[in-house]
Amino acid sequence: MNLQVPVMLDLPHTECRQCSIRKLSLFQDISGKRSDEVQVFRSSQLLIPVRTNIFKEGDKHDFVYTLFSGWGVIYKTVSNNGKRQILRFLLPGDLIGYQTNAKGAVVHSASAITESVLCAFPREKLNEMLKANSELAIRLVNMESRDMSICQNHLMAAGRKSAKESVAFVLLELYYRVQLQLKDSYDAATNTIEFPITQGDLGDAVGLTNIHVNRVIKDLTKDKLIYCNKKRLTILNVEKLCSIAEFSPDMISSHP
Amino acid sequence: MNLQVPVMLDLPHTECRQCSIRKLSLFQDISGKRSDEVQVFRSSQLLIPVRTNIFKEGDKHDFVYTLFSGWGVIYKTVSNNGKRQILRFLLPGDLIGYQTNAKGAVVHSASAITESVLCAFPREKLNEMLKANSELAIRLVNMESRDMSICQNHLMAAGRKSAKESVAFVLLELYYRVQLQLKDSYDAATNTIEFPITQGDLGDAVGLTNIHVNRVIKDLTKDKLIYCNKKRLTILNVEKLCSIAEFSPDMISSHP
DNA sequence: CGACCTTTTGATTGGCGTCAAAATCTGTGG
DNA sequence: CCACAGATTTTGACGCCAATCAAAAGGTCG
Repeated sequence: MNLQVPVMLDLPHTECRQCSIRKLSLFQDISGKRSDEVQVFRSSQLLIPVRTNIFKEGDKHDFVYTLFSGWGVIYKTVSNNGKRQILRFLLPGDLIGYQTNAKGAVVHSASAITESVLCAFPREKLNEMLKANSELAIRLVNMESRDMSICQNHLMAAGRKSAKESVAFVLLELYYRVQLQLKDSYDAATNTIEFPITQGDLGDAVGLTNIHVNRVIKDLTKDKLIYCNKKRLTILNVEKLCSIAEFSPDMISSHP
Repeated sequence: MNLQVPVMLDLPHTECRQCSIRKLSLFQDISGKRSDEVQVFRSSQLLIPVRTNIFKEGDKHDFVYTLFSGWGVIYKTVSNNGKRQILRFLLPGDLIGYQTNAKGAVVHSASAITESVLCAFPREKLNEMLKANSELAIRLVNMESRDMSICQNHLMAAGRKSAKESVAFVLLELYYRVQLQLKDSYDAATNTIEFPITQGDLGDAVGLTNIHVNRVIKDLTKDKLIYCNKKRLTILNVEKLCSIAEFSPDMISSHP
């Protein structure tokens, strides 16, 4: 539960570049800018071990991060009862820690699910860049807009959907997001993705206990809709699962 | 449930101007721009009657709106069971209908709770302005950031808080937002706001039935924490209610 | 191999939903 | 100003989905 001090990495420069040209990244293909320019602003890469915190709600950070590799979550904790609410799963390309309150403190915690690599940017530099480059600012608006959709869909699930519908929804959301943001983990031939998420994580995302998530997953498996094993998830019947979850793939694509 | 065709208003120009200089509005105090310039982009004002839809999920709209006066909501409906999830309450100054999916369709419905006046802007013009004026784009990022916080807090309530905690939270959120965005409806002497929200609305915001919301409100009233009557809400014990809800006023102020 | 985490299963409980109906409020038209 | 219809609030009885409690079984990693 204590803040993990990230370890500096010494990645080769080629890998750094991949970071800034990744599909959904903030800095991808900014017109009139070589990605070399972006390099100037990136201070460092950080390696975050499995299941350790990146920052905690209330911290003040001079840096924002993009997730280069790995899975993560942002979440909040109810201090009354210690329960955790996952706000969003993080996949490569996602921006982390930009959102702050009026006092400049981050409004939620973040942690790595798998071992992850972050790219760190000074917050101040990013704000300068946004001011100087409206295209970048618009990109940020669009990324936030997509993240807002994800959050709204989780709210919909937690508030008004049954356990089965909610779990099916999150599974599909991650299934399609992996296709967009982590292609290497997706096997189109078998409809399978790598899936390092525990059932407890899934419950924390839609407001259920790990135990009840387990029962739901058992049911979905029995109905031959999914198959889940060894940190891999297979969707056996995409169409039917989408129907149960009221999910559609264009729920997670960002607007133009 | 059918789309209401809004009625054109012929507000005097002075009132139009109020719209663009309102506290949290997108167009407030853009440096180097007179609000006169903003006027050029606003096409019209619309009057929306009580409890009628502004647009529905899936619609394609060439306009975005700011709420000039009145209360509204954005929401989604579960088609399985007809249940409604309110995503956010709308107060004067709020931007409506900017968020769309990859196909350009709005991702949620919007409706007026009280009679409301909207200012309409052509979406295309707004996008041009954003590109030309990074300050405006940054303002939009910050507004989205605040809206994201609100959504995350509702998710937290629906997913991991008890009915009492959730209801207390929404009441406080609205109490403080009215202070920021609708000062005329706030009476500091008595800690009272005008409150045109039904108990059903409150339930739809945090995932409860109107009946259970009623029981909770009865309890909170019995404990002398609130008093609710005639479309007015009084917070009798702000501190204790904040403690129950785990609410803090800076949860709803936007970041700098 | 052993400690710990995650998954799985069963029994029991309880918070909130559902159903039903009365009471109250609100707006509308005569 | 009153009457009436519809919406909202209130109350009570009952039921169920998911939480809680408990514990075994299986996986993972040092």
